[in-house]
Amino acid sequence: MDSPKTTTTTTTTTIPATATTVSLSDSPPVQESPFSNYISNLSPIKPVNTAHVAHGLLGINSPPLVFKSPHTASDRQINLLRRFQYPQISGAETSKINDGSKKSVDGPEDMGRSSICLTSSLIVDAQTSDNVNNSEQDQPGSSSGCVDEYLSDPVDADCADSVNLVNPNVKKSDDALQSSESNLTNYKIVESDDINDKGTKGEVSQARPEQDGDDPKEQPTSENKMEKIKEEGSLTKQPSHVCPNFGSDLLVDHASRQQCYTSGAQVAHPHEPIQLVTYNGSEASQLQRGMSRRCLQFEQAQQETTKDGTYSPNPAINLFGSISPASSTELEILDSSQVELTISSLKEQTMTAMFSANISGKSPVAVSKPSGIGLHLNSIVNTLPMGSGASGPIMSHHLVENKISCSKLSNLVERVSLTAGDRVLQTKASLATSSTTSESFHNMESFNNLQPPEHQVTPHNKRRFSSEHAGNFEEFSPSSPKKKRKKASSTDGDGCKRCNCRKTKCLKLYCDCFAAGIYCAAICACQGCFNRPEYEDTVLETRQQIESRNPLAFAPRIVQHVTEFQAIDVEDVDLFTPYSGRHKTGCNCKRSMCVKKYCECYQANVGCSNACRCEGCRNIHGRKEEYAMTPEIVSNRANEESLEGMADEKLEMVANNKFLHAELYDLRSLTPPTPSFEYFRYVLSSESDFSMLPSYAKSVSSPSNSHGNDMLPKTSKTLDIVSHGQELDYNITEITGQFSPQCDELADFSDHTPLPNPSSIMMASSASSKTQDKANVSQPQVYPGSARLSSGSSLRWHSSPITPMTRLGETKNQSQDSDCGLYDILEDDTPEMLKDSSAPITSVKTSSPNKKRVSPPHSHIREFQSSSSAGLKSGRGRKFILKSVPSFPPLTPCRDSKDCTQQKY
DNA sequence: GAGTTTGAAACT
DNA sequence: CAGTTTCAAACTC
Repeated sequence: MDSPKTTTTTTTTTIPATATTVSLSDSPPVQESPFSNYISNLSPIKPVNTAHVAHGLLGINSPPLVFKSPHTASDRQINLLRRFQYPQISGAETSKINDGSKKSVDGPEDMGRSSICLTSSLIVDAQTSDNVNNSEQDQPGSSSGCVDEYLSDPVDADCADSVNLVNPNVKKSDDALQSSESNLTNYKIVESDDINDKGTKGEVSQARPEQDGDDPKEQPTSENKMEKIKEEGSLTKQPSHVCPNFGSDLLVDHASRQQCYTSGAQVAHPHEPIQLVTYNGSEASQLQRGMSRRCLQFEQAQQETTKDGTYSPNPAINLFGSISPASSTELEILDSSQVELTISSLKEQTMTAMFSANISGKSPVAVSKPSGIGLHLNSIVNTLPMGSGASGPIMSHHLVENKISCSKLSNLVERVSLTAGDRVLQTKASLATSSTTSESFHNMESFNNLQPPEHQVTPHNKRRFSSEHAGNFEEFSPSSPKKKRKKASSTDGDGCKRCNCRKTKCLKLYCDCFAAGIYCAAICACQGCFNRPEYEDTVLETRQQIESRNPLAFAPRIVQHVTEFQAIDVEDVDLFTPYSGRHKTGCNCKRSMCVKKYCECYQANVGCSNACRCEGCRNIHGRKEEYAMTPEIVSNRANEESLEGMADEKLEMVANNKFLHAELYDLRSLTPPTPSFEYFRYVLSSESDFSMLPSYAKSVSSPSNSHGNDMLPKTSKTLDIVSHGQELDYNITEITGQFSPQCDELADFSDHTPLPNPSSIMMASSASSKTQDKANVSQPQVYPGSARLSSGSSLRWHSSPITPMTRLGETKNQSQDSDCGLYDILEDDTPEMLKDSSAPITSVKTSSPNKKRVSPPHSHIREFQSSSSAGLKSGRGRKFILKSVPSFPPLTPCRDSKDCTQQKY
């Protein structure tokens, strides 16, 4: 990381060429893959983010990804930066950038040449006005630091608003561009804000040292970076804008990166907009900060996407990629935004206006949330089932601590809390918003509206899982989070995870932050913390070790049940109700009666399941005994509802494998950063997935099937997808038309990674990046026999990108239609699957057991399908839901996906 | 705020 | 794989 930082800092100019080349090299393969081609054909969207997809996939596994991502991210970031510069700036401009990254002022002038330049110039002016900050801004130049910052960024982001601001800027960049142009004063204000943020960052950075105590390096490094940046920083005013926050070391790094990105964006437009955004939404920035940790994973994905960024025409996209590291939220946003950016950059001004307003308002927050989702896959997972993703909330919490108002935070949290589905929605929303049109924004709003209930529904009190949300809302000021064990311990009121590790150096699963795949933040009161971007290598190594011992160590612990899906049908908050989720491994409570937070199940707001070995279980969310009953109940419901055979099958499956149900969410939760990607993929692939689901249903129908277990993983994916789809549907419905492009982008993402390596996706979902890799390799092995699973996953991926968008657009209104479409797709796709498992069941009428769930999923599915192919109907969608129930399969899923893809193709 | 309890994670 | 120890959070006072 260090080396990368130096390189980046020293040579923003030099890097570009290599970076561009790298990114190109990365992206091409993905795009070339049959999947990508297929997707590209399906959707106009360019396969910009193949890399993202991969990351996202990896990220799905999540936490691990975050850590892992950083490295890649750094490289990617560099690339992104380069791209950013290049793409944004014409060749001449790029030369200037290279030459005068130092000439930040000149650079801006050049930028001014382009229409965007106006905004950039404005920004520059603001920067100049903020000369004091310029030194800091120059640091941005420290974009070099960005590489290191990928990992650090998250942390920094948490601490520093600047980073978040930058990210938000990126997200909103499109909108911001115009707005920025219109609002020079705003820029100045923003800068002032940034300065403030810097100060805060500085504080944060200080706080870190305190926490780290043992980690003097961090500060020094950051400081060194800062100094370097400053030295070099004179070169780049553009960055300076972005970098004003650099004052704080870590934060600075992130900020610098972000700023750099932004600066690059300025060249293009994105920067300005971004800045504007950040400025407009200090809150958003804060939120982003919170997200930053998670962002690591997302960053990677984003970076990848940026690299892939075939569509990256917009510098903003590149920026995102570069920025992504800074903050998970940003990353999330970026993911969505990237796609959006590409489009939006084109649309930019009109969009910017929309965004500025929207962002300032609700959308920004919502956007930020999505990003948050990605990083803390684990937490998210937990939360997801619950109805709220811990990760998301956590991130939001951090943000809250930083500055965000409670209301805003609540909004963020809500979005986050939405869980995987929410994530999807958020991502969708973000995408939609980023997509450029006001419509997207509206969608976001709709999300927000929708989400709040969900949030309410999902109380998140789990340490890791999420619980923090509620508390987060309450406590925005994390003022002394570190010191306070209890508060800081699991999660701050903000929802961000905090730890007080003393002996483990935050490199063991004892550390909630580490377990969640996020870096410790300033908020943490840990001692001798190595779970920081500075120690990315160490973190990654440790993670790998842990994963080697337990591949699912970083996978979400809580998996949703079918019930969740049912709830989804209703679209009620119930979807997120904890009851639907289950702890993968269960608890071993002996004295807590599962009524205290000692119990992971209780903490996650999920009922105990057969997996639990608890004694005297009194879990209010569901007792072990009850859990066993649930299948029957479900089956009864299914009979009553007479949904399709799917429900019954699901029920059977459930009865057979209770775990499976819970595990479904794992994929979602896998990792916050990646999740968004995964979600996208899922969404996009939803159609295929649905098709897969039927197959699952079939297989499930014969739950006893030897593949039952295998199926589970796939099903879980499907379930996740469904949930995602639902969320997306909400957000996207309106946007669909616009989304289509977004969808394409999403598809691109998925294509990038998934298509070429569907397994990668699975891997990501599985949990750890390593696991992912393993899964990729092993997937065939794992599910060699079960073509269904693989096919299912592949299908998902294939269709997902495109369909999701459509779903979003159609979702609510057309939910039925979309469902139909899904069914169609499923049917189309399923044939093989059905053949494999049990064609008869194909008509999984989702609902049987849990009509509500079933229906919602259908709706989602419908949306997805509708988008791509008119939804066919709930029947299959329902099936999907049922199928999805199963478990994690994160590792396997990828394999499945590949297989599926192959089969399809 | 200090100390105790608790159960997961880590270790043997 | 089981038992023990370690750890940090949750909880109590």
